[in-house]
Amino acid sequence: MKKRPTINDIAQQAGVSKRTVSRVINGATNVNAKTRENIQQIIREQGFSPDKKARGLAVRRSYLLGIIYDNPGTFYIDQVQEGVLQVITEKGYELIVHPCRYQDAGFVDNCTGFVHRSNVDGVIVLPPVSESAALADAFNRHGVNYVRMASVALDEPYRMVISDDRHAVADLALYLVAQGHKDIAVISGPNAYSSTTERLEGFCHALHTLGITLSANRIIEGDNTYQSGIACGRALLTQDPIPDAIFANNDDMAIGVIRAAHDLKINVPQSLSVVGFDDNLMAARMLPSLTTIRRPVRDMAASAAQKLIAQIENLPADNIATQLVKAQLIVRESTRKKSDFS
Amino acid sequence: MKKRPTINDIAQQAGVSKRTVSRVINGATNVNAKTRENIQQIIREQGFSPDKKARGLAVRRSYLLGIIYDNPGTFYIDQVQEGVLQVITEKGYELIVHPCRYQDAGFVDNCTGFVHRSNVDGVIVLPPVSESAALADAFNRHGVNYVRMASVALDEPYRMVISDDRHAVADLALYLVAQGHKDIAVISGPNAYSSTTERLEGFCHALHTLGITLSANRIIEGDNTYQSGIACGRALLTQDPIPDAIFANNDDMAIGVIRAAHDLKINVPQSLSVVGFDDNLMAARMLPSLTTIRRPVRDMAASAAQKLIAQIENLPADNIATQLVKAQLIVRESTRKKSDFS
DNA sequence: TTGTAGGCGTTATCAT
DNA sequence: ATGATAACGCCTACAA
Repeated sequence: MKKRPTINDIAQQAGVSKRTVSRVINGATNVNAKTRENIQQIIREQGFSPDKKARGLAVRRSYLLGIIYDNPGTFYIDQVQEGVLQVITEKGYELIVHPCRYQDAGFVDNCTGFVHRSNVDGVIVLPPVSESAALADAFNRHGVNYVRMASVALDEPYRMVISDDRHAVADLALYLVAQGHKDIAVISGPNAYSSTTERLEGFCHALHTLGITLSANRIIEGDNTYQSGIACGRALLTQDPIPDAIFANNDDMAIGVIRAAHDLKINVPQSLSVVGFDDNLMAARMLPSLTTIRRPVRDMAASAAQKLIAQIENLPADNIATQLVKAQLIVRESTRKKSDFS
Repeated sequence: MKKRPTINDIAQQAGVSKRTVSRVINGATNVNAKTRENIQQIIREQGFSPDKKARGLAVRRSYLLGIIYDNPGTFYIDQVQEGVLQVITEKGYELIVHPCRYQDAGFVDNCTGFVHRSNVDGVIVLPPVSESAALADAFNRHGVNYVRMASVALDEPYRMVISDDRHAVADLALYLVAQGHKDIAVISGPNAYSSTTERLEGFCHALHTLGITLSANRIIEGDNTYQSGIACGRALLTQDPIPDAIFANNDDMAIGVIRAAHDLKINVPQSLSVVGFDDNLMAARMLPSLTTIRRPVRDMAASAAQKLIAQIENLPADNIATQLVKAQLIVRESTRKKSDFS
């Protein structure tokens, strides 16, 4: 790689000390307007930009941020990356990714290890890893800056960005009932996740206020995978009678349900409505396309990045209020409309 | 964040100079066995690991690698990250991601800018960005280390990892014909991509040797998006007669074709076989699941990482031979089998 | 408003 | 085999 100009080169060319150049770089006010102009000009000409390693060495900062996640689906991650990058690049940070298996034994050590080795200034933790209290504890002990994305307030506001799953599933309940569905089943996620609880409870509660109560055999626990969706779907669809509608805890499982229904020669949506959660890339392209709930992942990620940088730079955290963003119901082909009922 | 021990702390405790500690760290031979033992012991106790910024400053290296790509929607990227990470983390490198729009005007500058700002030691470029000669030129001019992943040899062997698309599509042609398909159409990708040429030519050539020649109206150019798949599919399926089979340049388009067929009440695979390319996450989950071609993306990414590190560290590039990995035909539900013909 | 000196943690040079 | 000492590029006291 070509050698880039250093602050010394600039200083020499400008005929000033590097301290002055440093001042210009960092926007200090106490620099003669003319000298500043001149220096900025030279900086532009030379295409100079301060070396992050060196600056980091001096300032004890790496200008590196990390995102930690376990497989929430590529679609999700890409959106997160986009949202994060947009915010951080203009502030001079770079993004390092750290996938991990948060079920594994050494997972907490793995993550703290990553943070130390890579020397990131802070990390954004995505669900479902974000729900790990153990990890948050470890980070706190080690004084690591972090922001968690989740669907419940698990931590102090300045470390959380929250999506209001509960509200969204209530909308969904309302919609299903309005379309004439009565016998509704749900495939929830792993009990350990608070997102699971939020969605399940939110959904059941909303149904309850609409006069519908789910019997125990209509609620079954999946593990958020496509395979699990098939299995749980089959379990539900071999009951007699079969339910009118199935709400799965995420799109992967919902698509599994559609597959299960197909294998059992059950028509979606004519004989069965299916709803997912996430609005992942597949949702719109599936046949039938999937009715689901979309979280503004990009925006959430962007606020997470902002909060993280605020921590790192000790900024006046005016946006310290818990970020609570609304999720949105997207109606597609996998749910039967009232007008379709016979 | 907690302050980590430095090389000075270790040196002091060991009662030696930091130069000696440095020697131990870097595995220099000329250190007394006993001193080495002792120092290593202390290093372990203290959980010391050298600071990358500082080392990088001294050695002019950041221990950061980048991956550059467009098309964040693909499932491709996640696999690439996995493959790359596995190789690089054990060598002490970290991974930075850089999505970009390679159709945009300033795209080359954007990428070189990224390389300089982030100070990565090298980058892996994914298709289709990897096919940009302009970018490769720029990288060469700037002396940037890079490795390109593509389906043709566009560059010197030590900068390329190649998947043998041509071979794979020949297998596909063979299979389709063997299953009794005669009137075959193809939706190719943008002409500008060499992957497009590889697949189109490879496919047509293979068909030709099997005694089948495609007429011009059976070949149409898409842009590799789902939407384009729908449009091209519709175009093909409103011809009279409609083709037996459609081979789309990638899975996204193939899934668009299935949608188009569905909208036109054409049954897949009974009346139409559809084949994609990539074996993305959707392929197996689609209804019907998609017959497609799978490249060993993870492995390709891993070799790319190895080659990149070899460049950076001036390693004896024994694995300098062009990496040519085979793609593989995956038969699923979207193609009609011979036994199904009436 | 500007400059000098020293330090951040590591490796490289050259002695010893 | 080991150790001073000087880089590496930048920043922050402290002076002038």
